[in-house]
Amino acid sequence: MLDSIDILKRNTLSVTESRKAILDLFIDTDGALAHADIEKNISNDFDRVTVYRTLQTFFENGIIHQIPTTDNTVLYALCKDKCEAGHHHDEHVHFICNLCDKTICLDEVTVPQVKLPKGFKPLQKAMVVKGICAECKN
Amino acid sequence: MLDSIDILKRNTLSVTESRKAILDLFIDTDGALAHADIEKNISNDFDRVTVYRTLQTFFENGIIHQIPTTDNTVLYALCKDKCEAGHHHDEHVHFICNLCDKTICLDEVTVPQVKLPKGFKPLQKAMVVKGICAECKN
DNA sequence: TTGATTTTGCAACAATATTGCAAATCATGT
DNA sequence: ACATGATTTGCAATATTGTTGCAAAATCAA
Repeated sequence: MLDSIDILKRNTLSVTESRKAILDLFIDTDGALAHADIEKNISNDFDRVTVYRTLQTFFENGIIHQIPTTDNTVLYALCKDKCEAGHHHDEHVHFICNLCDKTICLDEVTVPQVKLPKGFKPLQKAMVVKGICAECKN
Repeated sequence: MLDSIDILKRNTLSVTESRKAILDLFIDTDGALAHADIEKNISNDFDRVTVYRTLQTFFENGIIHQIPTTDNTVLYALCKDKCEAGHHHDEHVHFICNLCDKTICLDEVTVPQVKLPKGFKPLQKAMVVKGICAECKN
């Protein structure tokens, strides 16, 4: 079982109410979260600034990773245990459902290689697939 | 040669100063543009609102497409002639250079197929590669 | 428990995005 | 080329989103 306190300690981060609450929300959520989702879904009310700073701290420590979107929001999702601080292993495909609007990490599906034109040197890659998720397809 | 007036007429859009100017900027730019880039690079000063509305109109008419990013900006780039209104054919790879920070449409590189878990139905897909672009690699 | 360090919340601010409406511009038919 | 109707623009106001400095509070380590 994933435990928010464990995760924080493992990353030598202070264990605070806000960090526990936000991390628990990530653990309980199967999809990805935007800043707005967090503010809405947390019972205890934390300052906007705290949420921003907590997300940034989690990101810098490799606890969560970012997901590219075409609207102007940043989505975050929990990293699997392979992530290290500053060195994300999030090269899995992200799926956005057109119906329920959830963003799901397909951890088993890695982003494939592509052949780039001459001179382009790839360092990181991301892939987002939109469609109907397994839940909604019924 | 791409002509802004042609493009507008082909999409049954009124030919106005702002639309011509913004479309010309897209045509003259090899990379993708954010809203802020447009406001900075247009000599004639249009209202922010006009730029927003123009971008939305272009997007809805399939003249430009959006590029997913992990910062909270929306990038737009010209669609190639295959795009139709409401039905974008922008399934090519986008490259973001870590050095010059330009976003480039690799129109020749199509986003590869991936095998999704059971039940997931893909409809659109996008891929972003970060690294060093051909220009900067010298 | 105490003291040093980190984190939080507040306030102020900056940047970005949206809406309604009147004035200006554009397209169409004559 | 001109008048008319429809569309687009700019302004103002407002909403939303993100950032910074600093004092108070919470956390950690001894």
